[in-house]
Amino acid sequence: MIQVTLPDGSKREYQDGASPLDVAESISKSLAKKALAAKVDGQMWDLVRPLEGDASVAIITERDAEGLELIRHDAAHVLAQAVQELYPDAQVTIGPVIDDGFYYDFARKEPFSTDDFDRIEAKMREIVDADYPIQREVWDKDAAIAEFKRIGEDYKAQIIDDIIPPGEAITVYKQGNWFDLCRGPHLPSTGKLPKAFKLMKLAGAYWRGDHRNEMLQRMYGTAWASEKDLKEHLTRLEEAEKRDHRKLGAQLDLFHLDGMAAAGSVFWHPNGFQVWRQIEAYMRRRLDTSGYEEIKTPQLMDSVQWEKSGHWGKYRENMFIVPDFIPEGDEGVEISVPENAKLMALKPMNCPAHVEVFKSGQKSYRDLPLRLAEFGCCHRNEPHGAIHGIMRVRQFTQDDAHIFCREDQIVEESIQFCRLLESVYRDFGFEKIAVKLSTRPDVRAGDDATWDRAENGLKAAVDAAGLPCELLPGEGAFYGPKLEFQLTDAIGRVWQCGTLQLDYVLPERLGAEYIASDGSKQRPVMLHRAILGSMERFIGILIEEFAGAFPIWLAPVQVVVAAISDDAAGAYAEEVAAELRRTGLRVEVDRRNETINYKVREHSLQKVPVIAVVGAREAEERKLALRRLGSNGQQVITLDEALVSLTVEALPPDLKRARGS
RNA sequence: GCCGGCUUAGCUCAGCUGGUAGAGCAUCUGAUUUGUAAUCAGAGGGUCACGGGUUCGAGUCCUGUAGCCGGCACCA
Repeated sequence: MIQVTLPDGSKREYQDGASPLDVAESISKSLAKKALAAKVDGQMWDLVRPLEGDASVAIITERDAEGLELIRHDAAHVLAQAVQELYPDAQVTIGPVIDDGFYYDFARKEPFSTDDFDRIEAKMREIVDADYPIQREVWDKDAAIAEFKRIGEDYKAQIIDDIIPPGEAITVYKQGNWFDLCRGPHLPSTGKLPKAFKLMKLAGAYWRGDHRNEMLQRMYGTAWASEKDLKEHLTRLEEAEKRDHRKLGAQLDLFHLDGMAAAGSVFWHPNGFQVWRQIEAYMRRRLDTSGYEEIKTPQLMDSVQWEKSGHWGKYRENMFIVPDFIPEGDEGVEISVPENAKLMALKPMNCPAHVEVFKSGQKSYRDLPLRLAEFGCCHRNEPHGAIHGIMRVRQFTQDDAHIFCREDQIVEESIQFCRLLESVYRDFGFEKIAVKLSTRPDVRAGDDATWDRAENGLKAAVDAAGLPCELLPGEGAFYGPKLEFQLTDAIGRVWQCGTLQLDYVLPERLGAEYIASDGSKQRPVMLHRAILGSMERFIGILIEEFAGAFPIWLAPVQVVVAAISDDAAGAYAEEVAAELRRTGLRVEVDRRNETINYKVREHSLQKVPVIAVVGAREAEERKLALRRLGSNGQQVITLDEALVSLTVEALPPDLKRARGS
């Protein structure tokens, strides 16, 4: 007999060899029917796999997070089986569970097409209907390799060979006459898989994630416990697509991109640049009140400078190189660069230039910490496949700053930075911030004591700002640990925005030093830091976050004064707009010969926060009928009242705080 | 950079098995002067991404290039 402890703490006895399914059946028929797998002493366990002694057992159903994971994992297996039945020349590789679904990587000469999806999904349903029992088997490693090789599954054989330690057994799961290497667990049979799955997209992916390896074909799918969940997920995707910053950028006339004219660079239109200006002005105020000094450094610097900084060697392939010469000849004559022409490069980052500013003149310990900030326009020749809307571009402007300080000032500076960053993100409406702390890599500069201090300092800083933090061991740069602050776009892609990096190396390379209190020359430590990351990326994320409906302080146009008819209220509309503009509001007038319905609709679609409708009545009484975006009520107030309330309402968050309101 | 897909009017798209381009919105013009999410009518607008080829004939077929999209790799 074995004793089983249930999640509620109660204990029951079973025959030796009893499985979690027996346990479920003894509790209730419906639980046995809903059961997908079990957790045995905290470990995932197949439903029909016999228990190996006394244990605590929890039955997993589709309601549990683990249940959904099982469903997705099984969906991946069923997909693989379906594909191999339809396309015997396809080899299987791996098929893990991911957010919202799963994927499976296949090796096959012939490319798959999304047109194949219907067929494959139909086959998957057939496999579910067939209700094959899914059976766990334990195989000897060498025998498994031989068997997978025999059936032509070279990738599987390689996985087993590489991943499983010699002598260790592996588990194989069989469903029908198909089987796969798998740690498990799985559902008891394919019939338990809800048919709420759908193949989503095809993509290329390198074997084992290494670009030197061959490319496999990855099929992405989504799978859910019910049709309803699936449908909701698809609806969410559709909604997210509408928030795509590229789509909204065009609709709201914020910017455009032209891959022919300037691949990976943004043409900002008046509306989009107005948002930019507001953000930049806000950041300037925050920096000015946080002890930073703003500078402006050259766009082009001589290659010698980049050699000194070390970028010329390793980073060169990402830099735009500009030969320093005057081309000869007329139009039509091919330009040839003289062999002796000096080379310059557009800056891919601002740090070397900031060190130059630090180095000009003598610096004393009294000058530290010196915080040099720049809205620095950088160019990086990114791999073409990496460019994405305005999130990943080749020309971008960082809200960059470098803090030069003594080592004993690192912690305090880091704490101040994290607090500032947290407050800035909050002002933009971001509450959830993902923070990653990347610690010392295997190959690194500096001694362990220094790394200890640096890493602990960063951790203390994150804690002081009250931010949760995830560790990425070994992911730091060779010159120091770093903090990365990440925000998520509309469809769940994560983008790095803020960063804080400790650097002992660059000041050394470029020979930065200050005079210490004892008169000796000392090396400053350098903190690379950005809050928004890049203006482009941050605005892209803001667009998606707000679905284009910016808060009023950021909105390109804050108020539209719409006249019901030009004859009755056109002149008054102009007067109102002039008054509002005098207070600093960004106002447009709509006197067009259109119905008020049309105007309200159009400005609503343009996400203007406030529409001030004026007709004969308002003109007569010197009032405004205000309509807020997202509500269809009206607020009729006097022009004088509106001047006060709108001005306050449109204040940026930092200025609102400063007013103490 | 790699794999796959896509590229037709300013935008969103249609164009069957090859027979010399079409809709809606937008724009312009005219009428209408309007009370909170589309007033009516008319007009203009395209080297069908670019280059080569097959064909009597190519938006449609083949091929090269570029860009974009989805992933992968990259993001020191």
